[in-house]
Amino acid sequence: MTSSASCSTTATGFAPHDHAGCVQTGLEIAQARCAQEGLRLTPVRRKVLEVLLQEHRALGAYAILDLLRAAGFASQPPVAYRALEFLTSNGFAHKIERLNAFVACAHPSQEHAPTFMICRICETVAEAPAVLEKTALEEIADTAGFRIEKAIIEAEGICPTCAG
Amino acid sequence: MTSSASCSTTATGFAPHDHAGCVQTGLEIAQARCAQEGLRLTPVRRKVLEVLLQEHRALGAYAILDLLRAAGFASQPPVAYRALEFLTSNGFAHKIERLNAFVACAHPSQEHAPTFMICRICETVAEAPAVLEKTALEEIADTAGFRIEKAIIEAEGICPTCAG
DNA sequence: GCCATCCATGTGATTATATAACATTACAGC
DNA sequence: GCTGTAATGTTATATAATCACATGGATGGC
Repeated sequence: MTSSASCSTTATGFAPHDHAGCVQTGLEIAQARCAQEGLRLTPVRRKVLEVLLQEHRALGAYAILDLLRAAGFASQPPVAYRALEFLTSNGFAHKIERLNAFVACAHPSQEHAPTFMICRICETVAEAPAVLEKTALEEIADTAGFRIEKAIIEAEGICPTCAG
Repeated sequence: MTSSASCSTTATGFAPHDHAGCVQTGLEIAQARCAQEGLRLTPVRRKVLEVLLQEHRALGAYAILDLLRAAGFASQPPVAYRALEFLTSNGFAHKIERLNAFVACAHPSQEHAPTFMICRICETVAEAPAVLEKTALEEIADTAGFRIEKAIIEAEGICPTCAG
């Protein structure tokens, strides 16, 4: 639940890492990209990204809303959904369809079709670093004459921590 | 909207096909497999599968509920959700997480991690016949020490009909 | 500076999706 | 027929997401 507890995992895998650092750098990368592309990382948007980086797992919109409220922001659903819309459409966060929840993007700098691994025990979500399937998937699509614009790949199972 | 309109596409691709036949055979396959495995294809479950085969696209639970009501069945949400739970957990139907909707399975006889192609214009959903990505996906999972139990692959884009 | 415009936010209400909880009924095995 | 289990009926509620409309705040032209 707390950020320190979730520090035992990383969004790019299930290994320990320096969490305080990744929140910090995550925000910095976002800030830099927004400045560069003329996007506005407003206080609410920044705060939502911060809590996603902080918590380091998939958060529902209403959980985010609670955290916003606690931080003194407005707390009606559209507030969270708008910020999430901004973050997801610009690649700073992703929606996990399977959970109706959101995570900070682990590779905000590169264009990618993310692959997620969701532990059904601890609900930790890891974002795979590579996009290996894309070719195979596109082969199928080509055969069918289908043009892929966005692909969702979500694997559910058991993470190393819960398995051990 | 009507079943005849959706007949122009097929769940295993986007090509025309004999729709009346595929509803018929879909029901028969389900019936046979249930008899074989001791599963009970009760009237409600059968009806839900029938409307999914009939409509031949992703249907929301409440749309299914409307069709159940029209057919003289009970129409409270749990009725539909229970039938869908039965159908999905036994591989007769799939949930499209991206749409919060359900489709009849196009390959009910074989175990498979389905791959879907969703047209964002006409909302037609095609189920890819192959599972080519599984190896690549499992490679990633193995590297992370993650054990996959279920994988969701949903591609969104433009179908051949809408592109042409 | 001032206005016009656009984008973002505030807020209340509503819609859509899904499940909890508990009573009742059908059905298979003995 | 009795009994345990699975399936259904029904009410209420939880959870997720959007609509609609008012307000505020930055930016650019003049």
